Parts: sequence; C-alpha cells; structure tokens
Amino acid sequence: MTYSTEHIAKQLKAARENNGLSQRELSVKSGVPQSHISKIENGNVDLRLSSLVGIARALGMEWALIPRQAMPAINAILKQKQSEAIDDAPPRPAYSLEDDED
Amino acid sequence: MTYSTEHIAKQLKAARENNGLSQRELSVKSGVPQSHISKIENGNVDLRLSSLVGIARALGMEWALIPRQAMPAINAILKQKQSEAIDDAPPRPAYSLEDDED
DNA sequence: CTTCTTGATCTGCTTTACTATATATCCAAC
DNA sequence: GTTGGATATATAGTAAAGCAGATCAAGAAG
Repeated sequence: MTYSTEHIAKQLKAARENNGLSQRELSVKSGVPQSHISKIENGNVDLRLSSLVGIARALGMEWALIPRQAMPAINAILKQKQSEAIDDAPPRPAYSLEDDED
Repeated sequence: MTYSTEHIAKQLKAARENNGLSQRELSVKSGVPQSHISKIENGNVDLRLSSLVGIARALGMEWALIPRQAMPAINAILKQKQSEAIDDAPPRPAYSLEDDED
C-alpha cells in the first residue's frame, strides 16, 4: 500500500475506462472477480503478478522491467503514443444529448 | 506459475548477475530473504508487486505498463540500451585463464 | 415509483506468498 | 582432505491475496 501501488491503480482504472469496460465486463475478460478489481483500483491490494498480468492483458497492455537509465526514453514514447491516440481516435463515447433538441 | 513468470525470473537473475550481486547481497539491499530470492529466480513463486518492486529497485530497474501497440518501440529501445552497455562498459569479469601457461 | 447498471463493501473460506531460520549441495581454492 | 562462498531446499508460522457470492448505495432511465 505504499510504493507505486496507487499509481498502478490509477493506470489500470484509466485503461479500463479507455476501453469502455465496466468492472464486471473486465472481470469476465480477465478472470478476476469484480470485487477484487474494485479493491485493486482503490489501491487496497498488494496484488500478485498473475493478477496484474491477467488484467493488463485484458486491457491490451503488457508490462516490462526497464533499466532506470532507459526510463526517460520509455516515458517519451508512452507520452507520444498517448497524444497519437488522442488525435487519431477520439472515441467520444457519449454525448449525453441534453433533454431537449427543439 | 505460467505466463511470464518464468521470463521475469530470468530477467531478474540476469539483472542481478549484471550488477555483480550474490543472492545474499541482493537480499540485504532489497529486504527480501535469500531463500525467497532463490525461489523467485527459479520461477516457483507468483510474487507480489511489492516484492517485485523492491527487488527491481535494488537492481536499478523500474517497471512499466505498456500499451500493446507500443511494445515494439519499447523493445527496440531496450535492445539498443543493451548493446550500448556492451560496448561502453565491458566488465569482462573473469577470464578464467586456462590452465596451460607453461 | 421501479428497474437496471455500476462500483464499493462484506462474509466466509482456501490458497499461498512471505518470513525466519536452518540445513543441504555444489564448487572452487587452498 | 577441509574450508568458504554461493545457491537450493526444508520446516513451520503468519498474514494477506484471491475466490465466490451476496448485498448495498448512487445514478440514470423507463
């Protein structure tokens, strides 16, 4: 409950939402119970690698060990991919069209 | 005990040896008992994130969640860093000089 | 109002990572 | 032979992850 646990929690939650999945849907895809996903996303669990890998895979992600010196380069790429995603695929899931359109 | 567990095991072991550490030394640096490190390196454990992070940090590594589409780029960087390491810091730890010198 | 979906929380139970410590192998050096 | 460094294994106890299932609260929608 210390280190990067909280950070992971946020990443996983963000990724899930990007994929437009509910915790229950992710539960089915990953094989991890919804109750556990909830705990994970709230950072209340020191999860095992198998859980992490299962969930990450279901969200189209992998994980990697990175030499510290290589981190800046990696982060640059991740940031880049992020902005690419923004400008080429705006999913715009729901414009909750306000109640009147007269 | 399935997926990448074995792969991680190998990575950690390789990293430890690159750092020139024994399991005992790593144990001290990471706070994880030597017996457990042994199990981990042999892939006999589904370790928790806290253990992984502790060990990885002690070895000068971090870990990251990577979108699958970004993996090739990441791998390219990692490979590159690897060869850099090879040609600028050849530790050449031991040439077990063959027995014949007569 | 009722219904449905989503996420958080609880209970009970099983499994296993993790710890501490000790011991066993193996191998190289003296 | 013995000694010493390193890794692998053994035992026993504790804490927590993980599972299954139900439930609850909040919101949106009919």
